[in-house]
Amino acid sequence: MKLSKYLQNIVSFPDDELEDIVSYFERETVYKNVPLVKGGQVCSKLYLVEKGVGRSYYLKEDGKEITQWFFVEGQFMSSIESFFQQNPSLYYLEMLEDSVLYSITRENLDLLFARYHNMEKLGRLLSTEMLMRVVNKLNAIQFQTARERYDYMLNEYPNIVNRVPLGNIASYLGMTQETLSRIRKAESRNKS
Amino acid sequence: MKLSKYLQNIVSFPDDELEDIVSYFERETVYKNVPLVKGGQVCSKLYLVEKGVGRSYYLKEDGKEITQWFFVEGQFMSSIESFFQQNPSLYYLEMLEDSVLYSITRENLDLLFARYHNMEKLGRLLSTEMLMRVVNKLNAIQFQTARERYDYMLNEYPNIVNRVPLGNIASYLGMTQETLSRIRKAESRNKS
DNA sequence: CGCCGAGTTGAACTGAATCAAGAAACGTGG
DNA sequence: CCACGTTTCTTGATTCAGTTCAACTCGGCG
Repeated sequence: MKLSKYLQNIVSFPDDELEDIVSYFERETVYKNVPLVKGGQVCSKLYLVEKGVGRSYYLKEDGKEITQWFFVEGQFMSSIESFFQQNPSLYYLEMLEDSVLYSITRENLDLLFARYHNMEKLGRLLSTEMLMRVVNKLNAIQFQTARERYDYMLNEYPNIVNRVPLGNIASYLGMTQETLSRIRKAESRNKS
Repeated sequence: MKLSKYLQNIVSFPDDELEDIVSYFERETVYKNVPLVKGGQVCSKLYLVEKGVGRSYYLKEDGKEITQWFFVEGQFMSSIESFFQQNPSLYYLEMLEDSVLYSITRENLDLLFARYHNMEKLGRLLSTEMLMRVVNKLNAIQFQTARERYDYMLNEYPNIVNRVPLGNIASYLGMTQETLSRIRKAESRNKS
């Protein structure tokens, strides 16, 4: 889907604004498992996923990767804290498939926020939407058992299961890979 | 602190805008343990705490109260999901002390968002700030032990410990009251 | 003085983590 | 297209942090 369509779906921009806004984005092809941002770097760009799946993760002291978020087609992707506060990122950002992204720098985004009231609104809406997603995940993690969390995930990211490694999903859900494997097994037994 | 000061600290408004904006807020006195919003109702107002502490919580099937957030002086308070999406709230909202709040309705807020670019910016910034807070809490809950979560809390809400019942804090941190009690005991032993 | 809610302590239990092996699937080069 | 090594996934046995349940302490207040 085209970038302008994605934006129009959130806020309806006059054509001239939209054209100007779109001109500040770049279209990039990014390959599987190549880090877009590494831990410790400042994340200077916001991405929109046109095609592919990405994730953000951080490295624990013991070297284990913990997935924080997945980003699928149509979602904005970034190391949120780092991008908004312009401090070093705790997270790595990478795509799990060869992908196509639109990107915009923080400076240009700020410029567009200042230039267009509509753009500021888009920023507010995106930020609110992300807020809702985080709150939902928090509720899932805080109050649900491992099994319920898996169901939450199936709902939040339908069929991502087939696109990303099990271990990534497990750490996203705050459980070990072994536990997730057992849950799945039980789940499939229930269905058949 | 005055409402206009709180707003100015976030975005600098011209005097005339600020005056108009402030006129849409009401100042209310709210008493301890009286629900502002009940589960199932739509939360129609956003509050700013001038004086007092509030919390949002939800009732589990078994009747137990789980605290979702605390709100202290200078923070905006609401049943976020309900307020932004205007659907029935999962959460109850109440103050834990007799308090003074400023409130604005969703309609008036939308009106101000549309009227002033600056106000839209304020909305975006608040939303981003809240997003950061939720992400932090999520990280604490997902990756830290009960003891570490307690430290996170002391940092996030300094000295709230003396203002709210232990059970509320425990459920906020995703642990039982007994566990929190034991952690505290160990903590105080370490210090002395 | 005795009740009541808030907090503490103890003992048994449990869901999920950890540790340790295997089995399956995957891709790369011959 | 197959053989090989690597990564991903499954399974089992053991351990542990935190829950649950139940009794007890403490301070305030009628």
